[in-house]
Amino acid sequence: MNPAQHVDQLIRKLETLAALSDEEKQALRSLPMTVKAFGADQDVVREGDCPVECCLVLSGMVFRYLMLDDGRRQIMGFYIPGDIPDLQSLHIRFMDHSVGTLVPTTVAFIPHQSLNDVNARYPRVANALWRDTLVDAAMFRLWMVSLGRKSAHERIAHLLCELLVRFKAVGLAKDDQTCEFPITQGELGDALGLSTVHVNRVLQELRGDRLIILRGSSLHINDWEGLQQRAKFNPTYLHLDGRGAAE
Amino acid sequence: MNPAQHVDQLIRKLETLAALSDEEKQALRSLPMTVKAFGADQDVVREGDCPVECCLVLSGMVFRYLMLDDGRRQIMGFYIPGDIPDLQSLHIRFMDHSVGTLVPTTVAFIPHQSLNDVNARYPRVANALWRDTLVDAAMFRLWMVSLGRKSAHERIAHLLCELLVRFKAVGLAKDDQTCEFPITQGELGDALGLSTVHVNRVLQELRGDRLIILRGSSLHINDWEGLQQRAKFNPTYLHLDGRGAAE
DNA sequence: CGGATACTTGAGGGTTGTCAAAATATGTGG
DNA sequence: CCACATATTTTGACAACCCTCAAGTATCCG
Repeated sequence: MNPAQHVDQLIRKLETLAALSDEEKQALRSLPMTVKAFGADQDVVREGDCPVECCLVLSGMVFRYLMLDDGRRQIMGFYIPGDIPDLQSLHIRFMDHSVGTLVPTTVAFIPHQSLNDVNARYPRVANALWRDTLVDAAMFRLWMVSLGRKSAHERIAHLLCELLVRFKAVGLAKDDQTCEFPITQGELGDALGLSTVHVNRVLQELRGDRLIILRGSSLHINDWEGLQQRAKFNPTYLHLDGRGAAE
Repeated sequence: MNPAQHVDQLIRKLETLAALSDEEKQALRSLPMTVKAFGADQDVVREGDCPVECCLVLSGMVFRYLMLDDGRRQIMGFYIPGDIPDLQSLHIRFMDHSVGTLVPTTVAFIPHQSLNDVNARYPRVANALWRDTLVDAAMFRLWMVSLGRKSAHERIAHLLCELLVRFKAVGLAKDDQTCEFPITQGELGDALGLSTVHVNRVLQELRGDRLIILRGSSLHINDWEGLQQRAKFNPTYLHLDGRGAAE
């Protein structure tokens, strides 16, 4: 993979958020970046860090999480190629949580300085990045609804729906009903506020009802309508319409 | 209250996020705004709206919430004077949730257009506002940890700690241990993923242990250390250090 | 092939929810 | 300022969803 292809992941992602001119794309392509490969279960950024660069996911998959003193863990989001899970570090000095890999993952580190320079010169890029962090916040809010007010069935179904939609949005789904899913049941539990055991039982029901096929690290949604109903999933919150507010 | 005082609420809030020059403050002071008074339990912005202005809370208190079809409600945050709870609408066209009042509240509406103009001319103001939305997102993440992995006791204690700290940060606490708390037990439950009945039982325990005095609409924290321990509260996530990332 | 990780299953318990009703606080009009 | 309607808080009994513990099975990977 050469540098130009690296940044194409990002551009594809940002174009789901806002239109970009050729000049703006060129500016993004000229961003300096350092590529690093991580194994599975490694931290890319750690709570308490004071990052001077952002990490763009190139391949693989990462997640945000916070560990409590007693070992309880809450996962706050999963991130796929094209995502910048620590974009907030551009304006918030300290990491208040960590980012770790689910599977072997390659990441491009982009210096804050360079991003700030591009933002200063190209306000529409800055706005697109701002918008990205706002869509992230919208996902947090919907997860809050899941965690606070939905049953285990609804939560799990919702996460499955969200991930397929996001993979499809950046063209990384295998087909219309299938995407990668390298998430263990333990990790699912930590994301959804459930125990591993209960996640297991609910997944078996979803399988038994022929809504999904989840094997190895691949998710196939058999009955989209059915799963969406169980999740009460409405993709509006992902703001994939490609348009910011009135411009 | 005259217009100059209105915007001082905002300036005081933004100064907890970043330093502002006199010129920048002047630019904020010259923002046009329309003041409107709301009664209790009214919507300021509604899910599905496509706002063309942002709402700055001047007095009173509001909250974000999402209502599910079957009447379940999740509250996603409480907002006090100086906060702009729908700042994200500047870059996200549709409201994916509503903002409602807890008590009679006055709000200043600021046109997106004017905010965008100020942002274009004063990048540091734009960055401060971006930072505000990022701190909001940090609060969402911490609430996710509460909702997903903490007990009812911890959740409730955490929210009490958070609110007092935030009131103190903008100089609106009555004293070092006391602030307004116009939140019913039902609303607390909807914020914390608990039933009204359970909220009631837990509050009684916190009172019985002499940690808090909660009466009428006033919260007094008797034993900050004790409450903080129960909540496992660490205010770092509020990013009140007043500094953005390296500048 | 062997060890580690992940998944599955069962039994029993606990935190929290639901339902229902009483007690208290709040607010409003006369 | 009282009387009444309404909203909120409080209490009790019971149920449910989900957790914990524990053990066994499958799968992955070197």
